[in-house]
Amino acid sequence: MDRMSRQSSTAPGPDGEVQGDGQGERSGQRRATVVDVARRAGVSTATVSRVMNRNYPVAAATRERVEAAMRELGYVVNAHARALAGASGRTVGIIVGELIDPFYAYIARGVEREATAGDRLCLVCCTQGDPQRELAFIELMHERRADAVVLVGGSVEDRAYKAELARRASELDAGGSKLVLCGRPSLGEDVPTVGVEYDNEGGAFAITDHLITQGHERILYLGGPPGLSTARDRLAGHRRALELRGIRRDPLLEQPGAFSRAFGHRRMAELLREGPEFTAVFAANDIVAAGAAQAMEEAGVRIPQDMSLVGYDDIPVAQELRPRLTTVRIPLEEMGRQAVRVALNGGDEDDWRAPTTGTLRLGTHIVVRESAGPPRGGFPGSGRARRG
Amino acid sequence: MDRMSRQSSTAPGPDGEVQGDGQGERSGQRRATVVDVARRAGVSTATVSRVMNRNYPVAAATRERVEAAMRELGYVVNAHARALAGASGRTVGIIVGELIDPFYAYIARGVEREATAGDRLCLVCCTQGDPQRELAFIELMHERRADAVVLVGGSVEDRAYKAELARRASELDAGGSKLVLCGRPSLGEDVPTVGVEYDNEGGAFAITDHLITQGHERILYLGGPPGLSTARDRLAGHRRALELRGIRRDPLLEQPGAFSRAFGHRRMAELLREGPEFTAVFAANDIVAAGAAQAMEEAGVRIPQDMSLVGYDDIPVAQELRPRLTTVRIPLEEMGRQAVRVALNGGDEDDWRAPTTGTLRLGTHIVVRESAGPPRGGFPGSGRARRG
DNA sequence: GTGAAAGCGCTAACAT
DNA sequence: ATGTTAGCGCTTTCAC
Repeated sequence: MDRMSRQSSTAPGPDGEVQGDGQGERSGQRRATVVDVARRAGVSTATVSRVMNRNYPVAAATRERVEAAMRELGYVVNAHARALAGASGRTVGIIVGELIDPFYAYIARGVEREATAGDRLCLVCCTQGDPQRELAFIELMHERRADAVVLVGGSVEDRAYKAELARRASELDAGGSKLVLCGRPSLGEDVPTVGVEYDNEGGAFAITDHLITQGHERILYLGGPPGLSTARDRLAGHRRALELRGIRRDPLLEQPGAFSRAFGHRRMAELLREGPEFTAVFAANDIVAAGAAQAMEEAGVRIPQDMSLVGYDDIPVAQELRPRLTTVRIPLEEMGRQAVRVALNGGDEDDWRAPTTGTLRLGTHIVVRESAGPPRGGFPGSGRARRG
Repeated sequence: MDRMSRQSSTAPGPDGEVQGDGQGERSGQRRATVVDVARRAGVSTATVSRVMNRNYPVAAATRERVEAAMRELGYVVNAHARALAGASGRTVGIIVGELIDPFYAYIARGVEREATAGDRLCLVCCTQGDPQRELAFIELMHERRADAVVLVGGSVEDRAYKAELARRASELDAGGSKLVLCGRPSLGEDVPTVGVEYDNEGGAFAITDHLITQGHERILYLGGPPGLSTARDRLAGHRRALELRGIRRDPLLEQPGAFSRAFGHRRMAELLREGPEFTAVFAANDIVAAGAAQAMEEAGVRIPQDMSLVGYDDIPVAQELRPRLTTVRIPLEEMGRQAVRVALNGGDEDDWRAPTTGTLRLGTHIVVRESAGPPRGGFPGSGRARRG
């Protein structure tokens, strides 16, 4: 059998059987590789590599030939081979709860933009609120050697879970990647992560204080899963404001729950019908506020005349509601940007005081619109006032 | 020099210099590899591989040892090496205009879910409306050998651009990947892409017809970049409905523009002040409708008493507006799901009638809410009625 | 059931 | 300025 006339390695296709393409010169299906390009341009593979990476001098004429060859062959470099050979995979991972939730979407946008700016691609996945999935995704991104893995949003306050997370963080760190905690608390000083937070507690404090300043004393706190760090901190800020002003906390006025519109709507409706008295509502986020607003609308409770309503996050819906929602603004997109910036500088550049465990804290501030005002004398009380 | 006593290949680190870790047994920093695991478990690398992939019989005892070794070493497989060695990269790419736009976000969610269901990770990037960026991203995903690249949303109607796109599609196809056109027209029968569309023209036709049925004759078409396929089709449907009912088209009533809230707001305000007469507005999408609604609110024009308003897409804001927006519903998430399903089955499974160039067309339907009703006698006309 | 060895496509020394 | 070559870490025949 003559093997000289064949190309160096006409390996059979993945099927294990050679295709009907007898022994033609043009390899029917195989992708072009550096070797092919090199041969065609009459140079070595090293030169081809140098042309692609423009990190080394190459004669203009040679470069032309190589580029022509690449074009003619429809050559597309294999990122896997490249990554394997040493270069970074140029990837950052981002793990969010839910892509269609503006809170996550804005942060994701920041991450994506900063990644793109740094010439990297973005791996995105959604946990749908499942911590197990979160862990699994971190592993997957580690396998792909992502330069950084950004974990977004509140986390469950589970002991074992946090330990596992810490383990993963260390593994990542050992491999030169960073786990970024974006909008969630640190795992401890000894765990090699980097953090980008915003002042959850402070924002909540500020907005409750705003309500109090208007004259409200009976403020309903609505929504936010008690197990979630984000919700916990918001509630804490709320309580602190109450305390500071010497207003007694009423357990009946603390109604945690899901971060969902449905919850806001349902619970608000119930409370309006048979709950305690209150003159203002602090929804744990804008989504919950939207649900609550609808319940009030349906019950004929006017905002802000009969009831004040405020939210948290300042996502677009806050401006779409009528009246527009007074809420707490978080620099969402900026957080995403900083997340990758902080992760990449802490390991990519020279070790200028490499802050293995730094935490960047961004500020929040309240945005006053029209959904909150002073309480009026007449509280609608129970019953579906003005309804039906 | 003795080379026998050393480990098979103690290559210097990426720095080019060996670390201070003289010749100890435990490699200080290097990541564990199959070789390490194999040595530790006293087996060959082949066995380690078989244990990981569970695609081949391995003695229970051996498997235990290997798994223990992996655990002890904190071994994490290298996806790049794996992909290079033949396996698929287990990745699908998705290219959208803007992550925070619900239209894209919902589709992205579908893609992500389906990808995850198929044990794949999702590369996401945003073009921010720039076709060049789109092309660049396709290339990047090709480099990473994504199993499928989903291109989402309307495309510009540029000749050269489409040709370039076709070229990329062919390259991808040659490599066994598929380019999926999600919500945009085919590139031609000869271009190897797969498509998932929805009936843009039909939805527009239906909703304009709905307006006409209510008694409207002077309907303003607002927004939608004329260069975008999506917008073009919607306008076409609108015109067809008019025609069918024998209503003469008035160029002044066709006001294309950006797909943005700002455009909807600004142009609507202008038109209300000094435009032609009309009794209903068909906004090219819900975002534009939201802007238009605000302009009407500011001008004291009541919906639907003074003016009817309808949109397109049925994204969440449609239900947040007051009155709620009558609009056209698109199966956004489903489109995303089908996009990856269709792409992966067309090349991954057995060639059961492999539809290299199929196009799946999903239906749309109008959702009637409260923003459209019969026209009233009194048209507000020019001037900022009831304002100031 | 397990091992040996040949690549996958690319980069980065080290020569020339 | 350009060529040679040795891997990067894994999968996968082909032997045993």
